[in-house]
Amino acid sequence: MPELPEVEAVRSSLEPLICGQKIAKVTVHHEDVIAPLTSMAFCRALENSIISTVARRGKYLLVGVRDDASRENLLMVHLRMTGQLICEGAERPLKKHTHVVITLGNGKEIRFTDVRRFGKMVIFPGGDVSSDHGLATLGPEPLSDDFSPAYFYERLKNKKVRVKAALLDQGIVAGLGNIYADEVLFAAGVLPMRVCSTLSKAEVKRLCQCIKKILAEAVLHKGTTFRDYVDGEGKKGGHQDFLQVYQREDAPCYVCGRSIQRVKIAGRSSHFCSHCQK
DNA sequence: AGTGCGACCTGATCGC
DNA sequence: TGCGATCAGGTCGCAC
Repeated sequence: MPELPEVEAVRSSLEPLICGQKIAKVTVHHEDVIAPLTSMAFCRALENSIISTVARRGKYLLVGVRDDASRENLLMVHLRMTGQLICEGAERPLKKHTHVVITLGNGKEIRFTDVRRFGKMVIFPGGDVSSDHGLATLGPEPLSDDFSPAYFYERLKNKKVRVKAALLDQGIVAGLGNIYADEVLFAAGVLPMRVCSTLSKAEVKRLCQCIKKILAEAVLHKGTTFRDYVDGEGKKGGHQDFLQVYQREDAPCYVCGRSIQRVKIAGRSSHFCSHCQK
């Protein structure tokens, strides 16, 4: 499931392949993923533009596109759970569930594929993302200095939700999903069901440091491929070999040997070691 | 206001 | 073997 490291791997792999390319043609096979625009409006907004930048905010991929009037617009792509954005030769067969194809000036194609159609592509004219609630209220980038122990403690100290839910809250910190939230809690030695307001300053500082450490490692490994995830060249990630708790229910904890447990918190399965996490 | 939870969607897997 | 139920999870929208 694409979280920050996976989206960063897509971004960094796509950037050299598509930056500077002209968008020659856009084909929409399924209008769901470009809502609320119609296919015609979506294609018209992108065709003849030049791809100028490939950036990322949290789990959002932000492709800068300059139209023929030199206006800088933004194409946002959110992969949600099963989305893939791959640049490949037009001669390669189209995968099942390919919903949008962007043909570039060099003949290659950017293909948006998503089995479950949760993913979205949205155009923001002039790059103004304020109309998108999720993007407009996104918390700080976890790998930047804006995300500090002091900031994190301020956001958590009065919260009554369980810490697992807070880690998944994109308005507090951007980019964590279910896999890395569980891994961060294990690394920090904090149980996922702890209520945020009961966390000490030291625990919040550890959580902050572990978020940075785990995400940075996963970025280096080019993400975690559990099932569907691939980068912009169709390659799998390597971080799945380093997971400590996610999807390891009943398997022995690598630190203490006791069984990893699983419970539902905030509607999501949470994996933890009841001995190593307090 | 803050919090919790179902809906969205389809494929894989499980149990009978 | 086959069929239905359940689960996976990021974000939105609604209910309390």
